[in-house]
Amino acid sequence: MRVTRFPLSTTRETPADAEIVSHQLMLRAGMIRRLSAGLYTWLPLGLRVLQRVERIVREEMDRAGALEVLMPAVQPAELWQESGRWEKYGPELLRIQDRHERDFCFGPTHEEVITDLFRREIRSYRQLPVNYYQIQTKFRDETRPRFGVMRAREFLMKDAYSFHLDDAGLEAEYQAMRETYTRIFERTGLAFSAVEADTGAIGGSVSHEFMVLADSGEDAIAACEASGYAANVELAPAPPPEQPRPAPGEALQEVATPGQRTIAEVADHLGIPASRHVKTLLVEGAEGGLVALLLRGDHELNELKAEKHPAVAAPLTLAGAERVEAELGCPLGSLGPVGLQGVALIADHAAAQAADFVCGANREGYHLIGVNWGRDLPEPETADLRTVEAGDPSPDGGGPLAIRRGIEVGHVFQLGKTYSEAMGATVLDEAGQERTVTMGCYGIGVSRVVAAAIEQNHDERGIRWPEPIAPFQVALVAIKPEQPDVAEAAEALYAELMASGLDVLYDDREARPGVKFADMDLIGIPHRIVISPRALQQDTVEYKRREDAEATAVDRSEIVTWLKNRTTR
RNA sequence: CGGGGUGUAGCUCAGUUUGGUAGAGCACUGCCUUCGGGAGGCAGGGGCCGCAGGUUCAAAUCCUGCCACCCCGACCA
Repeated sequence: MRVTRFPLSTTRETPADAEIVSHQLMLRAGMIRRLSAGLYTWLPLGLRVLQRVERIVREEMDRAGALEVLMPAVQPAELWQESGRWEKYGPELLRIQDRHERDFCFGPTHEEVITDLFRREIRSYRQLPVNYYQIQTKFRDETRPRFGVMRAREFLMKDAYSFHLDDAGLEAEYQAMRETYTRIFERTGLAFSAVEADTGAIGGSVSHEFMVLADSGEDAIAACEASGYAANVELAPAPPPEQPRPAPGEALQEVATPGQRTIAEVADHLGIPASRHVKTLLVEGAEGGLVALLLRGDHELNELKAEKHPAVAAPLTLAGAERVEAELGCPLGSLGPVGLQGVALIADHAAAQAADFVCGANREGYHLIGVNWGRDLPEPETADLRTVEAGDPSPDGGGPLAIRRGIEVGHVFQLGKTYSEAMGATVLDEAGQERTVTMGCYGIGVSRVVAAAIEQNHDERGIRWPEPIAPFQVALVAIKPEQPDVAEAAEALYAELMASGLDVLYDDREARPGVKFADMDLIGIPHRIVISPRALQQDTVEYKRREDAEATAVDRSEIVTWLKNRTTR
């Protein structure tokens, strides 16, 4: 491709509303343009990258035996009413009406459509297992789209759905998909990690997320280097400490803490570290009353764990200050488990381990110190309620956990029978009996992979594409192309490179060298060849990788072989 | 949805306080000089100042309403 036929539309200035580096660079490089909140046009340069990712995904899905389909983006409400999600999904579902005032939605996902397809097409266990996938535009009406295509409303997703007679079949396909995803992300050239994950509102039992590792990632991962354990911090268990609880050493005492509300303030005031405090969080209980969740002062409540506790109402709802004052007669900052009337207590394992601890006195302006379980108040019911932290022991006993940031680019689920039951997806088994099938589903955020790749691979000059997804492999820059000998040599080399199957962007503009170098660096092409009058005299050209500081002189006659030995696709 | 902010050239922004001929840099077009890391000069093109009302001799500027976008929070198969 010639730059004179491929408008680059790069900019030097960073658009004001782009916050993260991938968004900034995608705009500056001329990959995408915003049309409206969360809606982006992919320009030719950006689309090339998107299609590189798509190609890898498609090849690996095909290799794994999945079958590509293409389902409608717009879906009739009836299917969603059948699964129950028309009511449950909420405002993130874009609902639309046609001219007959029939209800439709723009698909945020396709479980309903695929399950409907399956029940119409597949009759017999002998046709199982089957795995259908598509690469489709989805729409989710996010309350706050941001970060460019990282969290857009409309985005490109690969979604796959598998159907099985039994759990063993599902399990096998699930493992096959995990391996396929691993191969896909290895092929993109990104550093990633597969982590245990929550199944969320989609239901199901087992799931893994594929995370591209990047400091700007919105998700936190708990990982143990020694054992290879990795999980979303939402999910990573914090088991009870192994050491026994220390014996009480202090007497219970009430102390004045006027105006002190937060743990930090009280800790500072009393000179007792936050780790020896127990904080009391009141949430709505499953039966309607209030439930007190007790955590060590330096620990953080894990909302997901809390709302899974049978005594706690889901979704987790913190009791408001007014309600607490009305029912318990003290402000939130003075709550404590001692003598708390009519409220069930659930203590995190670490909080239950505390001795001689500090807590609120249930009286404004006072705290208790030297508090001990079993002596000053009954032994509590315990549960895992906190979010793990760096340094916590790995749940598999493998050593300390580290916390890393990641961008979720893929998610695999064992869905089970949620949709097949609701929608009557059955096959006849060997005995001629009708059996409800069990399902898996497997997603990859294709457009998000592009943004994640940039988050992970950039420098002050621009993007540094991993070669497998780069828009071009080789940048060919002619310096002084207005000189006939340069133009001639450049044209000849361009033709030769194209003929050898390399994907080349030939900068044949009559621009200053600095402009061309800056553009090629910004758009991140992995290999660069420069043809100049100077080099031509030596019968050489210059070669440089995007990440190199210095160029190498290579004999003109050897450059194609040289490149062939250094490119990877 | 709550709180805060911004809408002026393709982009980044001045100008609004105190009403009086709509600006700069980048980008774009032409010419000249320059030519190995985003050059310089000269000359140009490009604006319903978000939209609709209102006040005024006169509105980018003041008033009212609406719309769009951004940030923080809540939310988030």
